[in-house]
Amino acid sequence: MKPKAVTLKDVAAAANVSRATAARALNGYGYVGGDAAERVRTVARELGYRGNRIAQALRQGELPLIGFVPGDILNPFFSQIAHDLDMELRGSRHNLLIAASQEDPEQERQVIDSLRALALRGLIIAPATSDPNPQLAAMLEEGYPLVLIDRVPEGLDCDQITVDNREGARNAVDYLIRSGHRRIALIHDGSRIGTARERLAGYSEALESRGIAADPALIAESPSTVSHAIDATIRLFHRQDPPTALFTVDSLMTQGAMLAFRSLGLSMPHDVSLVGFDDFDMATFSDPQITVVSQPIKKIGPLAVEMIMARIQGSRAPARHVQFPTQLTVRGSVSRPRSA
Amino acid sequence: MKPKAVTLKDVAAAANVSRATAARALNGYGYVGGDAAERVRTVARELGYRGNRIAQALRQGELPLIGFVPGDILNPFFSQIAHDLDMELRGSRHNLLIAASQEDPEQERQVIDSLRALALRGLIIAPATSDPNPQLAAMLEEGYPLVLIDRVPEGLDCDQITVDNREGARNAVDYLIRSGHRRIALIHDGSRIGTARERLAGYSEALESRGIAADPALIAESPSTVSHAIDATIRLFHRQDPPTALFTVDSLMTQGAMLAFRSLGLSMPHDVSLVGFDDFDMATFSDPQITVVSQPIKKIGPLAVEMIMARIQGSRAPARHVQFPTQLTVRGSVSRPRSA
DNA sequence: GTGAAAGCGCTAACAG
DNA sequence: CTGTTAGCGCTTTCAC
Repeated sequence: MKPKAVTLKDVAAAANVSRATAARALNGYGYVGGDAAERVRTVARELGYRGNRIAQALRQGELPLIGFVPGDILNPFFSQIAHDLDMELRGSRHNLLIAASQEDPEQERQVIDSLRALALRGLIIAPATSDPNPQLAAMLEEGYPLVLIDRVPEGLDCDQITVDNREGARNAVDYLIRSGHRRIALIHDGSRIGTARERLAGYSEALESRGIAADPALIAESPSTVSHAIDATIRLFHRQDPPTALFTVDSLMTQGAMLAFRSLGLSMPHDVSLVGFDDFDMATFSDPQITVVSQPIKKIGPLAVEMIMARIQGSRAPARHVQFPTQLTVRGSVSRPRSA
Repeated sequence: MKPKAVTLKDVAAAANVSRATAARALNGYGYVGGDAAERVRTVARELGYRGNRIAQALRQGELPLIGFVPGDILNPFFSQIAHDLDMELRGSRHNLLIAASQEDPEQERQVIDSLRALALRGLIIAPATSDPNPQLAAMLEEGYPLVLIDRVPEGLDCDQITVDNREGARNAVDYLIRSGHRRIALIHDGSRIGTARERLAGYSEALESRGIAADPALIAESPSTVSHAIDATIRLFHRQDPPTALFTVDSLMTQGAMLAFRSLGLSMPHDVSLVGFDDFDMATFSDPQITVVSQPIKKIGPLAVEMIMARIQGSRAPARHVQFPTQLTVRGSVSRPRSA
């Protein structure tokens, strides 16, 4: 039923050479008679020989695989990166193994463990938290090829690619302030994820630098899903003295806010202004289109591959910390507050 | 620098037993003295022993990996499935390898080849075309665990999960006809992808069964991207006698149509009606919300895992062909034609 | 140039 | 219950 795969031995036998010679011919190294080489290659093709990477890996130590641990592949931010990694890696004849952490530190730990057992060549991770991470620290210590994206655990000097979350948030909020807003609400998803924390910091800085006192009642915390964000937005705007503008720290929350405004009968930008962190397709489909802080997301994947390949090839260079700037993409969801 | 990993041999030595005993203790099979077992486990933990799956795989033939070959991981349809596969597989202690075909048959061929070399346990594929596929046929012949989703090459009796594209399209178009439309346009992405072909067939059937002559000038072909769909829509509606309604065969095209209508100054559902195949987040964010043909997408991943696991466990049962029905999700993008 | 031989780390008979 | 042994398929010295 299952005709066992053709092995190097079969090819060698059929070509009347030793396994060693066959291997040399097929992989093109060492000395091989052009004559024998030719014969081996022909036979291999005829037999449909397809090297066994497992055996090669056992011999050489590693499989041509790179692992990717995103927070959640459903998040368009991560699926874009997964796509880019897949494409980019193909050029280096590697394959991509994806295992999401679901933004859960414990799951992340297990996932990384199970990936390590597979003897991958390296791992690209978006850590679920910015808490110190002994597991990653240990891997780094061992010289395991590791690249961190989007978020970084405290005190880990590792190759990493992030964006300037704090500045992005500061610009966004400052833009709202310059548009005349004073009561600016924020929805973030707790301080668990480092990026959210930085974006919150940027929000506070902007307010402070303009001499506006931050009102804790205008800061809501909510899990990063559309429906939770809807609830949070509604709570925020059901107050006596509702905010005139809202800043959301990720695209799922921005979408939640959009829906909440609709159900509240609040129209943008007339009744309320909105700026979201992270661009998303829908932002240009709505009316008005949404002003967002955009990140150069397409640069992340290719750069991550470049970094991990350098490590795999044995680079011992100091860790590279690349931080991309963000850009405020002004569209139509902000205007001067009605009452102002 | 790179402290070579602890092997079973190290553990066995430290615990004063043979490798066989150590293996038995660690993997919990065969007879092991509770005493020795205990010792081995302790030592293993202390040494930080972490089995080498590559070696196990070489021995047993396969890695605990399942490959997934989607058309394009950026497509939300596929990222949802990838997510579900990842989750589901975790329960069976397997990992997911993702390599997109980019909807390109040649790339698909190469990708499958490279995945096969990795001795995966099975492959879940969304074939790029519905043309007969000798490569997949050969794998099936060999008894290679294979599950096809979304699309199926002709003449391949393989485990598969599809949706009833033809009926979904027929219902959608019939709904437009019942709403009074006669000039109903269609945008599809060529007949390369089987699903598009079936949806086109459903469109024609609906028209025919209502005695409406299909007008070839109302059928546009366009690559499946938002921007191409915009162009196609504009071309379709720039005619003398423009259609009153449009049916799009996938969500990217639906989005393109929405944008095109906006730039043409056509407002839904007043000036034009729209129904798209495949639901998408944005469909409920726009104003009006878009009426779509929805597929039970969340059922696909779990079922695919169930199927592939059955094959991996050696099931020789006849191929299962599961076809899910679609459902017309009526929202606000359809009304009676203005002129009617 | 080419072959023989020695493993990579692990598992699975098979003896004891 | 436990140790010995024989490889899985491949690469890589090391002789010839």
